Amino acid sequence: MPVTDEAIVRIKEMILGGELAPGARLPKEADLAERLGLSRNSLREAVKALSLIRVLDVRQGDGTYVTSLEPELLLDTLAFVVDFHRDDTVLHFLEVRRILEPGATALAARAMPDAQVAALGELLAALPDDATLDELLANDLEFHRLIAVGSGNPVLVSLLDGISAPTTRARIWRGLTEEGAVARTREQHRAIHSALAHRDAELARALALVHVCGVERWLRDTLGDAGAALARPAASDTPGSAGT
Amino acid sequence: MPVTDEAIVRIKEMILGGELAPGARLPKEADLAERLGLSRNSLREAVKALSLIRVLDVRQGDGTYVTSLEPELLLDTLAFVVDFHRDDTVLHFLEVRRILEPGATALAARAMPDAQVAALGELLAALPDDATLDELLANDLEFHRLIAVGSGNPVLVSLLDGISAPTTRARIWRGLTEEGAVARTREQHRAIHSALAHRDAELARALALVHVCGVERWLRDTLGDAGAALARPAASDTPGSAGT
DNA sequence: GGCAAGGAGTCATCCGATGTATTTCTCGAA
DNA sequence: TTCGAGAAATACATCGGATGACTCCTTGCC
Repeated sequence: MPVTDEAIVRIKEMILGGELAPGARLPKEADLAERLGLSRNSLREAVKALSLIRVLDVRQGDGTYVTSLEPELLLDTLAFVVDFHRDDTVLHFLEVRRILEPGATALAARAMPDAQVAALGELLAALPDDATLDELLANDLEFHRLIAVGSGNPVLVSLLDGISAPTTRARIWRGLTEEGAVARTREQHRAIHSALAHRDAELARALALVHVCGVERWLRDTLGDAGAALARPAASDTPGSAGT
Repeated sequence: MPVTDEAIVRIKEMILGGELAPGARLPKEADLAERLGLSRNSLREAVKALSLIRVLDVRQGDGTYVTSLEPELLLDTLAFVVDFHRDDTVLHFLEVRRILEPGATALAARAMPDAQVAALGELLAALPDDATLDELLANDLEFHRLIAVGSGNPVLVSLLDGISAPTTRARIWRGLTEEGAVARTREQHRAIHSALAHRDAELARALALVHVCGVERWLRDTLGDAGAALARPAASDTPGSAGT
């Protein structure tokens, strides 16, 4: 194993072993390099890699620190990785969102504090009727993010945030090509908020499913058979799935 | 922005822009460094970072290549990141799994090819009655992974694989401390397999939920009130949740 | 045709030097 | 005493070059 990879493992172990607590400062490059038995250059490669995934935070002129390691930090990494996936996997991400979003919404119906539910309503009300596409997108993302936060589960927030990025582009297309989509989306948002306000978890779950499926259906139709086939290649030999 | 970070962005753009297709080979370090206008050392830091998240694949003596960028590669990265989270967030991961696992199982009930369902049954049958804890764990992980694969959604496979890692440890504890857990788990596995074989999606979904909740309930009880409070901090000001 | 030695190409690692940002300390003015 | 400018210390940022190790391909022998 290359010394750099070993350094990554060593640093990871130092963190998991408690030697380096979240927020702790690492020894300076020269010292840590000597301790791990490699050169500064190689150590820097390891630190850079751990820095990209938000495990370490390097500050020039100051020092290198362990981040808080909170689940929210998982977000940026996931989003970064997801960015690399091609458009032909959007349906797979959407399918996962179709599972997560209703679950998160149902949790929010039970756990979301009243103040946050109110804030959610204000967010919807703040959107002007003649909003631009960018405003619509931003409002939509924030709406779903608030619901995820309302679930009280930071891991859920991070995952949904991460996998929502690819579907965002899909929604951009939708806004550009389908006239009634904007009004329908706003209506669905209001309905979800209402269900949350009434603490109706089952209704909220169903509405969220309908909401996500709207995008999915549209996208599936748009991509055509090729897209549908891509969405579930493993099922190619399943009886009955070929008749589409 | 540091030159290294800029190099990461540039390389990312080269990939997203199609200049570097999946599997493509990058120019050699010296050339690429010159082209991006930085030193080899700095470039190597960027490459190392992208290598850690499985975007690039560096082979000594050969060259540096773009990986296939398939969703499966998201797996390793997610698992690596998840490793850094403390035990006090296990319940959050478990809660997400409680959402994803039933969804994946329901999908598998419809999409899983017959051959894979059969293989799933053989996996369960292959587990000896006097299996060691390690064997139980491996069999359990493989069981759930096969179901995820059966869903036909590689993104789902990766996510479930990634978030299952932390709960694995929890199941280890369970196996060590609770006598009846092993037999119960095997029984539940058989029931899930049966539901899949009968293509009963709703039953499969319910059984998966029961299965995951078994672990969750046990873990929640074990961790005690402290753990329960940690599981949903955002709800601390929700009426009724303070009565502990 | 098979195989092993040799050479070219490429990454791995190190060293030492210099540039730059941040923090801290010093010291004089108000 | 308080405060701010500037110097000093500290730590990361970046560079160029040198050497080693590994892979792959060519070449020539058997």
